[in-house]
Amino acid sequence: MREGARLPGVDDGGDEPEPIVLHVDADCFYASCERLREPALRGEPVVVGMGYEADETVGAVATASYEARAFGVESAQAISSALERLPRRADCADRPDLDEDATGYYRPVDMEFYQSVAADVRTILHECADVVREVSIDEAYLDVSERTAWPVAEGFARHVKDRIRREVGVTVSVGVASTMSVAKIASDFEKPDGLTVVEPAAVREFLAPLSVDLLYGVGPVTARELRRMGLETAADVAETDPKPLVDAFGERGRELYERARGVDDRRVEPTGVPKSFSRESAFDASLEAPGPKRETIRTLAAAVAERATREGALYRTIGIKAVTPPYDVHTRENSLPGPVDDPDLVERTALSLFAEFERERVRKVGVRLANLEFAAGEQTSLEGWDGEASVPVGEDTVSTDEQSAGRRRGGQSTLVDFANDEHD
DNA sequence: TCTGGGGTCCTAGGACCC
DNA sequence: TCTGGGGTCCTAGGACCC
Repeated sequence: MREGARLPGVDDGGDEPEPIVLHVDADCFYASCERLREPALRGEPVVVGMGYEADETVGAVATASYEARAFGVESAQAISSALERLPRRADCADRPDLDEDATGYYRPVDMEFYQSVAADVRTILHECADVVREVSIDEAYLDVSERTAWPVAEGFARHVKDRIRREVGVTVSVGVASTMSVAKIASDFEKPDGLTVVEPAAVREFLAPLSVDLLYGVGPVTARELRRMGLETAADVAETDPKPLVDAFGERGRELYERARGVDDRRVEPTGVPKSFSRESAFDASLEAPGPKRETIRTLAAAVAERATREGALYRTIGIKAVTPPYDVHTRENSLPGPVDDPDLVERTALSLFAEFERERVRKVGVRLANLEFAAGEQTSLEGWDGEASVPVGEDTVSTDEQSAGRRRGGQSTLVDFANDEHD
């Protein structure tokens, strides 16, 4: 029996060859970008912090180079903890006690620059594949079934890697498999600068020994629950009775079971239009006074509304988020009768939704726009290059939920005729 | 691990409709 | 008045991903 074979009975012309999917994942991308414009950082520990500014200790680690990870610096760590493990090179001058070899370089996130590097990488990816799905700034799936064949897929992947290294100057890790989920795991297998090919017949064997939390969609909560059920590895999940999984996790349980067996029928599809925009901001300390919080809400509301306008999006839902200690996330939202582009309304709605948290201690707030609808032809400005990942546009509006009413920029759209909800 | 800033998808209950 | 079965939308929260 062939592993990963398609279900029988799909009689559309006999044996469909297994797709060839690449998952391309840049290695510590932000740090690599910093090295690109500052070659002195090569080979040195580099930490890129968000919410971080030179000489400060606030913020969190966005990316740490492998040299920095060797000192125990990790993603999402507070910069203050990172500094304990790996002091700043820049501080060596006033601190003779520091061993220079045990220090590193800290840089603030510079998204604009990273976006420009990412655009160069994307250009190459689109030249190498028929379908590209960009998942994030540093990650993409490629369907290269029509460009190569299994026996030579490794060479093809190496070519993609080499082009990116030569033409952009960053390294990526690549996983090659017949499904997205296995390609994803494979790209992580030999990071950094890795290349792992899992041929269709080898999928089960490849997955078997992996710890369950390496499966996509398994986070701390699910992993703990799986362990409680006595399931430690992908093989354990693959060989168990799926019923208890479905009972415990619902549809996700079914999916988990299939992923663990290497079954994944999703095809690589181009990135679609965004479904929501949000902006959020944390306070240095939990804030009690309403004034500054309201001011922050106003700032975030303006920023997120500006983004929607810039990207040609109308929105029908306006929401806020308030995080109260210890870390309780509360959301409130309001849907409007029709899509709008109305920054003042965003501010008013956000403030009124936030009123209930105004006098509480709050450590973080956010404003969100959802139920987006894009006017056709205004897609081009989407973060520089997304026009490439074209989305089929049937009507003159592309919306996230297929409705086709009230498209109109610059004001409240009035009538919403919702006569129909076609589904796919 | 005490927690930054984006996102996605799923679930579950209630309102409302036929 | 009691009550079936089906559906959609809205809202809040949760898990997860990068």
